[in-house]
Amino acid sequence: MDTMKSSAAPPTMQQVARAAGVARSTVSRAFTKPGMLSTETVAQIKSVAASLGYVPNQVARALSTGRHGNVALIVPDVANPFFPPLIRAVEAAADAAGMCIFLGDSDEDPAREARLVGKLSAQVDGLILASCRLAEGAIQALSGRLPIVLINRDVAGMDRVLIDSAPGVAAAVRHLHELGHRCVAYLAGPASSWSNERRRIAVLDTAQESGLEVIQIAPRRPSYEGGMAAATIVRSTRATAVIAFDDLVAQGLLAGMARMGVHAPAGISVVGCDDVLATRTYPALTTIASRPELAGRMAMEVLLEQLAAGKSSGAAHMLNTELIIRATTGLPLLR
Amino acid sequence: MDTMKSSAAPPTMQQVARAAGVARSTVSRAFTKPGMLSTETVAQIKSVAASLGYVPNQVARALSTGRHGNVALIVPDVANPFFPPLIRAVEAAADAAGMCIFLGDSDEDPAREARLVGKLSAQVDGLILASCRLAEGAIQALSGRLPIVLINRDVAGMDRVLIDSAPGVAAAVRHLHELGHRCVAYLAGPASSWSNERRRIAVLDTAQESGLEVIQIAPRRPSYEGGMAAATIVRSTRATAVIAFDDLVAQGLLAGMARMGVHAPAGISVVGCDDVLATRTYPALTTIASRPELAGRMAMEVLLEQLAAGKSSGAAHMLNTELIIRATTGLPLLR
DNA sequence: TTGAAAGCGATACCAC
DNA sequence: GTGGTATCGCTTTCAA
Repeated sequence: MDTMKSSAAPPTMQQVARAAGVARSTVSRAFTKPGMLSTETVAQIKSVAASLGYVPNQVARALSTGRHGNVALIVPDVANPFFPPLIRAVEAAADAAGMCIFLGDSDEDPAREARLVGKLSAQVDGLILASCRLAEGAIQALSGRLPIVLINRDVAGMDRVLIDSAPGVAAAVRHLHELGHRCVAYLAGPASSWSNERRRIAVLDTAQESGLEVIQIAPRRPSYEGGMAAATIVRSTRATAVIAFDDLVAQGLLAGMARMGVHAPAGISVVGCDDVLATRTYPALTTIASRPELAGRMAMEVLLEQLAAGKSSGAAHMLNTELIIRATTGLPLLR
Repeated sequence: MDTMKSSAAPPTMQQVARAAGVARSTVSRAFTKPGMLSTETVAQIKSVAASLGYVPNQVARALSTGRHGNVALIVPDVANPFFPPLIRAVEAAADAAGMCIFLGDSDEDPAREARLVGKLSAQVDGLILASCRLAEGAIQALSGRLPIVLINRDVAGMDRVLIDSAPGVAAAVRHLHELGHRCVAYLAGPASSWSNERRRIAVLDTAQESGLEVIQIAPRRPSYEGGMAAATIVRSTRATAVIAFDDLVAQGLLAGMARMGVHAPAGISVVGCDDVLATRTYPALTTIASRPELAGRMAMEVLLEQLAAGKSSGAAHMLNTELIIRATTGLPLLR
């Protein structure tokens, strides 16, 4: 078996120029400012280029222009079901704009996130930080060097898209209250998470309005396992309903409760967050829908605008949420 | 609010050289081959560099060396639960090796995949193509230009990591046979998928050994919805058990059957593939475990070896699968 | 409308 | 050990 790379180095602009009988600069223009050339020249060059399989070398271009045509997206956990749709949307939007994306997984670790940013920032035109765990000072320092868009992190003066859980959470609390619940638990997410704080406050505020008691519980990790492990704690409280930080935690809780013979909605009411599991839990999960794909697309759009404008608008872009009632919420069990 | 980027263009090697009173080449060596320089010179240059905040420009370096420190990972669908763990593993392994990853989503479209490869190939040292949908000729042409590792695509002579479903599928078929099933359906995946073909053949072969009848069904798409829609078809056959292309299809089938009042395992036995849903279906899904994270890690390792060796080993790296019996398989319902 | 030539910021080969 | 210089592939004045 021949394992040599067939000599064929990618064709360079020079070769296209020679084959087309024009100067390198002309080839360059054919790709970057076709308007400056005669229609025929452009057509001819493009066809020659295509037949040679020529693709402009982004790296060389970057060296000369300072623009890389890349953006980096950093998330805390690729495998958390909230992120794949978001990643997909960012990728699609970037691709549509002719850009490529670097993906970084910080694994919820600020130090790792900082390292990633360091390595990536020299190769990109901008950064999208989803659920950024960096200290606010670090973020601001960065924003002095590079266009940045934050997702679900609220730093005044910076471009950010925020999924505002408050409306959905408020609806959920009222929904539970109307069903007759008088004590609900909030199964929290990471303390450093803006979304978690936002949700926690919304639960507290709305509950107070309705005279509902709230018990706060902090699982070890915002995961299926964390939710499952929290079941015994939930069981030991007076809460007849639970609002979980996200769908994964809710699903774990459902499983943990079921293991103890407590089934939703009869034995306990459960509300998730994000709606990334659709009807795929059993029973189908009542949840607060977040539209991560929308957040991803918007973040990329905002970044492109920032790139075009040459400066940050510093605006917060709010995305709404809504309660989706499925089968895990019902009348409270009196105990 | 001040939105200006702080003017400071990053310092260049030239400036460091001037400030340190040495030549540019010396500065370069201080960073890349310190052994060639006197200890003092290196120390002095490094300190000057540090005080100026100098960081070597990766892009310029890449242009001149041809090594970028990046690899690209292309998948057909980021949101398919099989891929996030794989992506995560590739990212982690790349990071450990000091490399960054580009992520491309081909959206199952060969043309899009080709475009991505074109844009990316000039910025990376190598490519990992997961479930590649490109024509074999195109892949081979690429491998002449760039180190490549394939995942779940079998092209002779190329480095590839293959999750071999055959053992797991065989175990599943025997499991069903032992339970007393005599007719099973295979709910197929995309015809162009190597994994699907491999699974289909394994079902057929093992079934024949046991004298089991097989009915083949091709859903519209390998998705939850596709599985759900296939329920009515499954119901219309004599099959008392189903092996689905993947867990997502199996989960959809479970839901579709349940909607018709048929519940697993009493009314129908269902086996999934990949084990990416763990116990999160209801009932917990019997499935053939694939370890996508292992495939991702190994692909990156193989790529790094290929990079180090300067040539492809051309080897196929097989990953095993095993049957995990949970709650969706049981005795056949006689009808 | 097109061509020639000077960089962009590093590396690496060849001298000294 | 260190200094000069060609080179990587492309963009971008400046002339023609």
